[in-house]
Amino acid sequence: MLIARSTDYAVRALKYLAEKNQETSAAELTRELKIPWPFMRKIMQSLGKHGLVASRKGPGGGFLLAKAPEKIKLTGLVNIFQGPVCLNECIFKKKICPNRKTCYLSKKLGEIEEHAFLVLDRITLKEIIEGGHNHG
Amino acid sequence: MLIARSTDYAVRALKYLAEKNQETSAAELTRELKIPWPFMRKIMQSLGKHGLVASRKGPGGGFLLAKAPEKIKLTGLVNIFQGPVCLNECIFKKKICPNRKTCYLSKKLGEIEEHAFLVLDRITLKEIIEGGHNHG
DNA sequence: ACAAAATGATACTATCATGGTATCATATGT
DNA sequence: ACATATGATACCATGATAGTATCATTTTGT
Repeated sequence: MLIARSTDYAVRALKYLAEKNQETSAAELTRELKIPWPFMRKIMQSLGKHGLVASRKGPGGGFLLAKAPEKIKLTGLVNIFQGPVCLNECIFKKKICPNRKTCYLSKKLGEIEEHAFLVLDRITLKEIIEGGHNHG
Repeated sequence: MLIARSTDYAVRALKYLAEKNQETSAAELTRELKIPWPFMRKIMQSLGKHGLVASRKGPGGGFLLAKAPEKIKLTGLVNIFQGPVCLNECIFKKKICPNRKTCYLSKKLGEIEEHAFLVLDRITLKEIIEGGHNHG
């Protein structure tokens, strides 16, 4: 799959934060977005580590968007939760296929991967919010 | 991943059959392509069921390509071993996201999926063999 | 006829990525 | 101090894919 569940949840959480634009607890995110609590927490922690959200502990604490929505790219999120966009190389590893460079199939799959990357890389949180997004 | 191992193995086997153009046993395919014997057998059986190869039992028996290489599409193989090319719909199922039709993200992922499908659908065994294929 | 060599069918096991859970430590506001 | 929040981290569950094993059936050569 191109977008894993964790990435998807992250998008929803970030969208919620962007629209609310106030410090929001993981509990509220869980409640509103119907995402399992401990999983939500894990996701928010990842987002925090990567500087996408700021967090504050203690009562009344929670998360705030730490970057402008137009600066949050989908490829960035995919990278955090799934690693680099990869539709090709992973399977044709060393021993199995040493001829990747000259392989026709590999070239074609590379084309697809590149296209996928370019599309995803142009999508930002802003677009997702404004672009008729109806996500969840 | 776009192309699973089983699909990849199938491509190699079909390529071998096409180039040899003689009845070939699973044992020989296994030996030449370094694919695990029971797995190879399973793959060949699938190819047989779907009419891509003809088989003959008994000593000296084996497999023969049953369709012209230019009529064997990569999308066909993907379908057999992985099901329909799907980069999108699977994850956004019913309960999780009921708004697929109007969802911006879903639209974009659909674009990617369509492009991937079109590229794969234009690849035939013939192209793979002739197109500087160096696969394995 | 018979044995050996091949595939057909099918059920099983193993591995790994992903999704999801649980626990304890740490910080903060009242 | 205590309740409430996040930080860190280790663990478990599930499912898809890869791979194995077994037995039945067909065909060929002697």
